[in-house]
Amino acid sequence: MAEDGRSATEIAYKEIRGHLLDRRLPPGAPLREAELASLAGVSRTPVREALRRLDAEGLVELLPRRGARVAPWSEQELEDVFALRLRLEGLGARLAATRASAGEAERLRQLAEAVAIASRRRDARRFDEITRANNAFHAGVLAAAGDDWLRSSVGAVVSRALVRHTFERYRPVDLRRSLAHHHELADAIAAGDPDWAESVMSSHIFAARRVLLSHRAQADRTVAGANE
Amino acid sequence: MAEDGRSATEIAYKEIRGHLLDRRLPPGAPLREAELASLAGVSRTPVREALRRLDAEGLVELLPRRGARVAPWSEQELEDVFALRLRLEGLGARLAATRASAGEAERLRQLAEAVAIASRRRDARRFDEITRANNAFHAGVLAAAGDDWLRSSVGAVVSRALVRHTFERYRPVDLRRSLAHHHELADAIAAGDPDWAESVMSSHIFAARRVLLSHRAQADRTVAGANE
DNA sequence: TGAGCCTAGATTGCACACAATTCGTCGCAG
DNA sequence: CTGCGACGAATTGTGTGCAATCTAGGCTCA
Repeated sequence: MAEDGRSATEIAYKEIRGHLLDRRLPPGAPLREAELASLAGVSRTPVREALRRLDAEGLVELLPRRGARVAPWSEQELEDVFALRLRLEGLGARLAATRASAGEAERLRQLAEAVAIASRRRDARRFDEITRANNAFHAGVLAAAGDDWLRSSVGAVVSRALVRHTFERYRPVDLRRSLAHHHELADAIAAGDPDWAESVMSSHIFAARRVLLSHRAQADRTVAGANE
Repeated sequence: MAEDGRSATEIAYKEIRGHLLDRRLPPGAPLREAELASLAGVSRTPVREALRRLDAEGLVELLPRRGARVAPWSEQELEDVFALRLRLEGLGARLAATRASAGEAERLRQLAEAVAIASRRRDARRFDEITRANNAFHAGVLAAAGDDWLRSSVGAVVSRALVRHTFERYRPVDLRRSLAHHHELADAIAAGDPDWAESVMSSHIFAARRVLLSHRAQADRTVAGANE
């Protein structure tokens, strides 16, 4: 757990972020520097720098002189995140349709297909692979948009949303719809139609919002419920 | 230059940020930790933490093992920032119109008036005061929107845009239009009309974009030219 | 019995020292 | 004269120690 090519700060960042994203460190949990340091196998200094970065990304809350804790979530915030993604990724899709080269459009088609392929897996890594492919597709759209600022803004928002966004609870119909959106989006961008592209992306995010919010509501209703 | 109530990290952050915003540290300039440390009167440790934060905000670029430099700007990036602000602040205005209480709406009217008052100054601090009042107004709109995520996203984008956004080159007609937008926006929010509010905010940002981009173009055209 | 103070342990904030890496420069060979 | 390589100064990366501060628990006093 010691020697990597990566820097200690990056090791700490990745390690802590991983624990945040899969909820091994649940929202609201206190984060002590010494613990995280031994967890990542580095000293407190890189841990502190990683925490600063995670704070800037909104994944943790930094209270002066009182340490850090995993950023908590509210229903309202979750709604707000989707409203933000709607605007930002909508803009991204629009720009991509305007600026994408033929090669980039083709690449988006491949990335969309990659998500579909991942979704046909049936093994343990299925949802990890779907998530990875899905992220790659969305990153591809933003790359085609050619706006670094937009990309970093979306990255900041989505990295927070990622804590919630798991495909495990998608019903088959939801997943099929999501895949169809990807293909349609790739077509819209290839066609160079910004209105179409933005519209599809909006639908895509509205649909995701519905799935994740209803899942959350369901989970809240069945706190001590069945194992599902 | 030593004893403050503030923490060393905050001193370093504010100090460096100040130098960035008023261009004492110009875009592209290299930032050496030791220099910044003696500049702020603290050690390298808090300087490093401040640089991480400024990197996350996009004001500086952090190159691994090669130090930091003031984030450079391109014409394209400037365009992109306005496209982003259009979406984000447009959303903020919409939410504010939906969620703002009567008291908040009234407060926005006061903030709009404060900008107008600042613009009537004729002393040396005129533009500083306009900037401060203008920021307060926009912050007020976002506060009324009640979306912390949106606020932090806008904060990230605008803090970068601030490097460019000076009121000094606004013509009288531009400034009057800007003030009118503020009042109209306050009215739209007070009326609880989200479409109106977003529309006004969009106009406001389009207008600002035109002023700052044309100013830039003009400045480029008259590099060795007349005194304006 | 309860409220408030006070002490002790734990934790963060900061400075400093050293290790690792990079960049510039000088020398040498072709 | 030019290109390549190696050395050295400068700069960043990381670990560690100490001081400041916060939290928790018990103790005192009303």
